[in-house]
Amino acid sequence: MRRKASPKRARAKQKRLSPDDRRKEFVAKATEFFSEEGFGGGTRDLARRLGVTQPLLYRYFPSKDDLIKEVYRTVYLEPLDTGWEKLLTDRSRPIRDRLQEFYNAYTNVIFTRKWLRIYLYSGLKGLDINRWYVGVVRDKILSRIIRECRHEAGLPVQSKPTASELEMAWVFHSGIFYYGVRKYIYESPVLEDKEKMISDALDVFLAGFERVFGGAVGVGRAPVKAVV
Amino acid sequence: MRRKASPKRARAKQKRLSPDDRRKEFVAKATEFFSEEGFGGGTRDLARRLGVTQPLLYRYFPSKDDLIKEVYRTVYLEPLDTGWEKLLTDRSRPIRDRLQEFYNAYTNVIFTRKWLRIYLYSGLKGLDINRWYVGVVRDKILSRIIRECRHEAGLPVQSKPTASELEMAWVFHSGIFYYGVRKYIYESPVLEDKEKMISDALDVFLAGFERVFGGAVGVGRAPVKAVV
DNA sequence: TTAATTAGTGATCAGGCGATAAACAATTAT
DNA sequence: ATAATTGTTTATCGCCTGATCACTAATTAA
Repeated sequence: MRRKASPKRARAKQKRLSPDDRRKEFVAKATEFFSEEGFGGGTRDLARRLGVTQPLLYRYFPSKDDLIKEVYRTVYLEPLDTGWEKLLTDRSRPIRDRLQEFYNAYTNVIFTRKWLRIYLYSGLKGLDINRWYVGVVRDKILSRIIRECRHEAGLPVQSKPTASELEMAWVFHSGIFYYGVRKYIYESPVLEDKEKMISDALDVFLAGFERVFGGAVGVGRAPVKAVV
Repeated sequence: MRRKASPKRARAKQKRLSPDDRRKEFVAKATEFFSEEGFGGGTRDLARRLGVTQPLLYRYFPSKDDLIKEVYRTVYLEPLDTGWEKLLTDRSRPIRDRLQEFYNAYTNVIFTRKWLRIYLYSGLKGLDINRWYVGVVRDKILSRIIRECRHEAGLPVQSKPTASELEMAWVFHSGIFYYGVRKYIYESPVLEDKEKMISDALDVFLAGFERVFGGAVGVGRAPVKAVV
């Protein structure tokens, strides 16, 4: 103890973490690092940010690529399994409320510089996990939204949405998604009030779904409140 | 000639291009290369694809970074200056027709794997040219679309669109843009008929603009034709 | 206290990178 | 034909990269 009091080295800042926790700490900081530098970032720079030497990384991960894979896995799994499917399909509540609440929560999770950058990098790489995630969005989110819209409109709730319906849902979803890209990646000025943006996008989408597909979704609900 | 007939080397495939054309050829192929490999791609691989040796690149460009800058410049300037401003503001035609034609043309230019990838890479790098382009889209496209919508709706065409209006236009525009990302970058299945997608997106946007901002845009125009 | 195990470091390797210099080959000017 | 100029290649440099190995320091087990 008294030996450590000497200013020889500023070590022993914190007690050793359990191997598993240390590993997770590495992955977390590596995620931040790669999200900024891209996956071409060097292991030495990464190690410096972790406050350790570079070879130590190879005690925890067999290779840089394995580390990267773990980064992907944690990032992609982070925003999932949060009971959104139940939220979306809870027909005791108005569909517009459900959608507003869902997109508020969903964008709270994915609208970070870290998440969006990792997502776009993996998309550019054409990684399987990216395709998997796109499939999840389509099947777990957009398809259910369409089904709820059809139910709301009194249309037959068939098993699969049509290609046109799905495309319209994608355009809607992407419009919201890209708000995050503009704000956190392009760092371009956006409408400050995110929930207002979602609200307007919902009004447009529900009105459009009603008009194009002939239903009556959101009638008497979509607020025509004056803006500004 | 007869000398070249010997199988010594398969050179002399083509007469020498003018220095300027050769340079342009290099930039064009470098664009393809970097769009696939990312800007971390090596100069040796690039040279191999060009059919020359690596040092030759440095006779045409002072550094790899200068070459990359030229790639950006050509890619970003490629889709511009095509008389779209006139098209958008030609009030002798219905606004919906103008918007459909504009987005047909615009997406014909930017919906290539090459363009979209370079665009996203530069966005992730936070390059000035990317911010500049975002500004161009906002000022030359979205602001004018809003002005035309306001005029169509009988609303006062004030100088600047409100933040809410602009955001709504961005959400609309981004929804269309991301169709290209899903198709050409994620290589995810999309609605085959691009113009149908644009048509539906327009119906939704115009109906939404009408509803949220209280005008009468597109009334009697938006086709309520049954979809599939 | 001592032995065994785990965490972390310093030195180093082979390979790839961007970039340069000198030599060679082809074209153009005289 | 000869000289000057431009286009292209071969060889190489210094640097950085991911990865490995042998070693030291810290923790845990006996």
